[in-house]
Amino acid sequence: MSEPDWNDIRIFLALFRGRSVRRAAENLDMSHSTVSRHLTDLETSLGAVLFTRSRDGLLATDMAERILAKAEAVENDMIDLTRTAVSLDSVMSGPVRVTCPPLLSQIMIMPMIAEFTKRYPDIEVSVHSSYSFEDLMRGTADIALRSQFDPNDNLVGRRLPDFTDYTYASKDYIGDHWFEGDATNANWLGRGGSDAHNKWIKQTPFPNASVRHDFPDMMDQAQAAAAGMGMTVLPCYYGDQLPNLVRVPGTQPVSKRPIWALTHPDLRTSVRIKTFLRFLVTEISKQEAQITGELGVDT
Amino acid sequence: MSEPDWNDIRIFLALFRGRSVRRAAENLDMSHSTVSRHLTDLETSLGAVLFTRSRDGLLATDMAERILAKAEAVENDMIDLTRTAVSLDSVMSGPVRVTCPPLLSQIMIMPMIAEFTKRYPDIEVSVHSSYSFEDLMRGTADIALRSQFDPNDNLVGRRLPDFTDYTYASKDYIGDHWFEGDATNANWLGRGGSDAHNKWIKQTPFPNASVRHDFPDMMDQAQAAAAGMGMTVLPCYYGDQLPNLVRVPGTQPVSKRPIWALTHPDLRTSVRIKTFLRFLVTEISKQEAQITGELGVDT
DNA sequence: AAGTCGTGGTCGATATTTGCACCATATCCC
DNA sequence: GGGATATGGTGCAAATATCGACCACGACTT
Repeated sequence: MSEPDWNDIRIFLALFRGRSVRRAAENLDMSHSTVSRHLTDLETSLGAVLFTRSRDGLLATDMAERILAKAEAVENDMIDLTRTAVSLDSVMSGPVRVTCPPLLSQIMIMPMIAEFTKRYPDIEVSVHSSYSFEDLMRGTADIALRSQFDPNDNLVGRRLPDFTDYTYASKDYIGDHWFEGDATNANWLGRGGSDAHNKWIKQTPFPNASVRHDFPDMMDQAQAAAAGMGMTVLPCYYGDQLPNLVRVPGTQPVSKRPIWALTHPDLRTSVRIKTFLRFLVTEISKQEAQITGELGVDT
Repeated sequence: MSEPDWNDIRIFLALFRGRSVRRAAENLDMSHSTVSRHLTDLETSLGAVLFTRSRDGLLATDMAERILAKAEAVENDMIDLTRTAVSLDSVMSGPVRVTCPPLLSQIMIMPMIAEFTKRYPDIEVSVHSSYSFEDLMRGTADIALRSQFDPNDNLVGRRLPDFTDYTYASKDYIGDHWFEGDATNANWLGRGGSDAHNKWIKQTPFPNASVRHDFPDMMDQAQAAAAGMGMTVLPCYYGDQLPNLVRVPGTQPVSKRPIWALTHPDLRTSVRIKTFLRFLVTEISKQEAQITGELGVDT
């Protein structure tokens, strides 16, 4: 009696074409049990039996035959609808200017932008590495990825998964400097520059280890660590994917940094900006496990 | 880009017509939050912005306007489909013969059959009160409702919610015979007939209470109890709905009896039988709370 | 006759979705 | 200015749907 679930029409079509619950389930990429349950749902809501279950698969009833044409009409209209949507959205054109911290842009954001421009070829995306909010406030950028968010700044934003940092070193380095689970004579790689006194080491698992070398750029530092020159702290979505680096055994996350995708309130209504922002958030959320470091090391 | 959820088209239409998330939600009988979430889902899966959220409700974008026609086409096809299903299924005709215990048929099953025949006017339903399986085995009945099920009998069936029995008496009777939560001088109503020695009383909360009168028919007994002549045990789906009866305070369920809807394996493929069986199971499941006595007394 | 493969159906642990109670905001009205 | 009443959005507990491992049955093969 209740209205039929429109999704069940897809299932009906798959059942009709597959002539078996299991084949239909495979085509629909579901388990055969949920397909079976949806079939009974549809049958009860229509008040009619669509298939008689027999020894080798399903046999369509008269009712199923008659409904088929209507179901295919629904399907065609849906195909039509999605096609107009995806074809028309390429009308969207114009610039989208993103600003984000350097490492983030190189490692994570660029592939996403590549995907985005493939889908919306007439949108011109530009990326500018920076840590400040000025771009956004001054109107030289539309979207900013930042790890600080002060609501007073009159910006709107969505919070993304927290970026987690771990301690990394090369496998060989750990083999040479670890003895029964303890570090012996291990060293950090210096970050130089503004943090010349290396205060950050105080918050690590090895606050008394010595500091050697000086690599302000984080990617340089990662390469140095991979080459066995010492320990370093990296976002795990980056460190985990580098082949020669491993998390230093027995250590916990060094820090968790919140990340926001921010934009100016005036731009919230822009279809172009909104589309990009939504795309970005979806893509980043897909990699939540990598970002928060939930999973162990996988190669 | 994942395929759009077909149900989201209904939501899109409701949104377009309601011009606000909350109004659409009301028409769809959902909460505004899930409508909002589904809108975002649809927009991301289409890769397009359908509405700009503004101060007073939603404003349809160009894209929404263009998609509207297609969405309405889908809707019309769906309406068409359900209409053919509902009109064609009245082609189903022939007899369905049900057998079930007397009380069940009168109190619970008859209204359902009335509903069923309204929906399928050409199906002739006949009900025969009986406790035995013979009808089913001999082929004089198609469907049996029974509280015993021996798989050896070569029958197929579905289990329904357990029927729960409670102890009932009239409000006045309890007022007269109860003192600080204890029964004083209360009596059972005799069932007579085969159970002349009233062994069933042993399993009740008042095994030593006296027995008066003699009413073999359960509906007579219920009426006698409602008139204040004593206590009796009734299925709670029946006792709870009688205006003058209440569950005797402080008592637990006296018994729980499983119920099966059974049919002969040969009949399983019959569209007519299957439709009826499915209808019955759905309707009875709706009243699960009343049958198992989960809820307190409501009038 | 026994084993294997395919069919649909069933049940319980797990994921996902939903609804609810909030929040921030904007408009209108007094 | 200060409610009062709209709007859409969000975090969390509860309801719901999903999966996957089973079962029973029938049709083949061995």
